[in-house]
Parts: sequence; structure tokens; C-alpha cells
Amino acid sequence: MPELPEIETIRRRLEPQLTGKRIINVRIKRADIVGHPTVQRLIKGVIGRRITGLSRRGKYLILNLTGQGKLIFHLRLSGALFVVEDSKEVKFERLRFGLDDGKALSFSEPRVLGRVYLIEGNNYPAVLCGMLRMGLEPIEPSFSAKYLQEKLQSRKARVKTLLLDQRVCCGVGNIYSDEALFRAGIRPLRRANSLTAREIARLAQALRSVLKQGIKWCGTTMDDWRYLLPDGSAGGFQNYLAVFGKAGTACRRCGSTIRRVRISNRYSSYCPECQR
DNA sequence: CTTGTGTCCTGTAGGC
DNA sequence: TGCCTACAGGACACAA
Repeated sequence: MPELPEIETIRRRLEPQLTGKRIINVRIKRADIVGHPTVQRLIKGVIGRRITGLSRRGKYLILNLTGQGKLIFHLRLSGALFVVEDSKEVKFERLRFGLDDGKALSFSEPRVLGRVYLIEGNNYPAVLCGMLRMGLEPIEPSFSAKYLQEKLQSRKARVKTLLLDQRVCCGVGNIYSDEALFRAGIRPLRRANSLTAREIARLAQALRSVLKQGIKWCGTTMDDWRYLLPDGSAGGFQNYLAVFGKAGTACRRCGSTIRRVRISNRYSSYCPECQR
């Protein structure tokens, strides 16, 4: 699942390869991959435009185009972006942008839940309004224990659920929320309003550190069809996971068996001894 | 406003 | 060997 560290890794790798390139054609193999405006409008809207740079907000990757346009990607669960020779086929490809250097940017998405949006200026469509309501990223300087406390203290939902809510803080998904809760020593099932100031401070620090470490190791590749870098290589953070995907195995810190619980339609793994 | 549940989508794992 | 079913999960719509 591409989360903030994976999207940031993709952004950093794509930036030197795409900046300054012109989009000369578009091939769409699955129409529902286009979230906005329409297939025809997106094709017409991007052809001939140059990519001026790449940015990111939470889990959204943004290609800035000449003339204040933006191509916004969300990779959801299994999306990937590859830069390939235009003659090369890509598995599960749903959309391809041909570039003026003979290469192509391929959007591969087995589950077809990922989307690409074309917007002009700051004219965000309703399907992207969630993007405008996102909270701070844990890695930005203004993110603090105080900020997280304000977001969590009056909420009685489970802390795990709220960490996945992009309005609380953005860029965090299932992998990094589980890992941050382990580092902070907090059970995912805890109600947010039961957390002490000290626990929230630990959680804020844990979110920062785990995301930064995820970026350092170029993201987490669990299965090679869920997340790969734009050149097809794998990330490295899976080698440092403490609880995610570890249910039934021994905790590396205390030896207890890692548990997995279902919390409102998603799973969370934790150590019953290290997390309280 | 807040919280919880259902839905989207399809490749893959696991059962038989 | 091959068919069949359950499953995973980010964001959002919707219900209570």
C-alpha cells in the first residue's frame, strides 16, 4: 500500500526523469482510472503540455504542468508509476503518457481503485475535496504533540481508526500507523480520548520517526505487485517492520506473539506486551 | 458533528 | 490440475 514514504520515494525518483518532458500522447486502457474530468477532456487537456515539476501532499502525487495545470495521482492500494521505454509493455497498465524523449509514464493499477485527475489552477472538483481537508503531515515542522493532542483528545474512536483519517494527519496508512503505535507502545484499540499527554507525545514522535525512516529506506515492498519504485525495484523498509504483517510471529523486542485484530473493516497488528 | 458500516475492484491465496 | 471463494484495503457515501 503506497503511503507517504512510498509516494515521496516515487516523487523523488520521477522528478529528474519527468521534469521538462512534454506529454505527446495518452493511451487509456481503463476509463474508470480517470477521476476527473472525463477521458476525452483529460487526453485533450494534457497533450502538448510540459511537466514543470513534481510535488506531493499526503498520499497524492502531483505532476505540475505548464499553464497552471496539475495531474494528480492517487495510487490507493496497488497503484504504481513506472518510467519505461515507450515500446515496453507494463503489467496491469491502465493508462500511459507518452513523452517526447521516447519514454513513457505508465500507471499500473491491478485493483483499478487508483485514480488520476486533471485540474486547472486551484479549481478542485468535488471528488478531490477531501484533499483540501487533510491535516498536517507528521513530517512537516509544524506537526507537534500539541497539534496531535488537539486532534485526538476529544475523540472517542479508536486511535488506529483516527490515524488512518487523513483529516487528523495525512499520509499515514495501515503499515505506518501500526508501526508508529508499536514504537509509541500504544494498542491500536485504545480510544483516542484515553491517551495521556505523554502517550500522545510519544505517538507524534513515533509517526515522525517511522515515516522518515520509511523514506530513508525507499518505502515498504510487501508483495512486488503492491509497491515498486518507478524503475521496478523494491523498497527496503519491510526489513525493519516490527508488527505489520507479523501476526503469529514473535515480537522482536519481547518475544510475545504478535496479534492481529479487525478494527472497522481493516486489520491492525500489535504486540500485546509492548503495547498497552 | 461524530462514529460505524458498506462499497468499490480484481489478482491472489488457499481450499477442495 | 483447475475451479471456486474469500480476502485485502484508502477513501468516501451514507446511516444512526
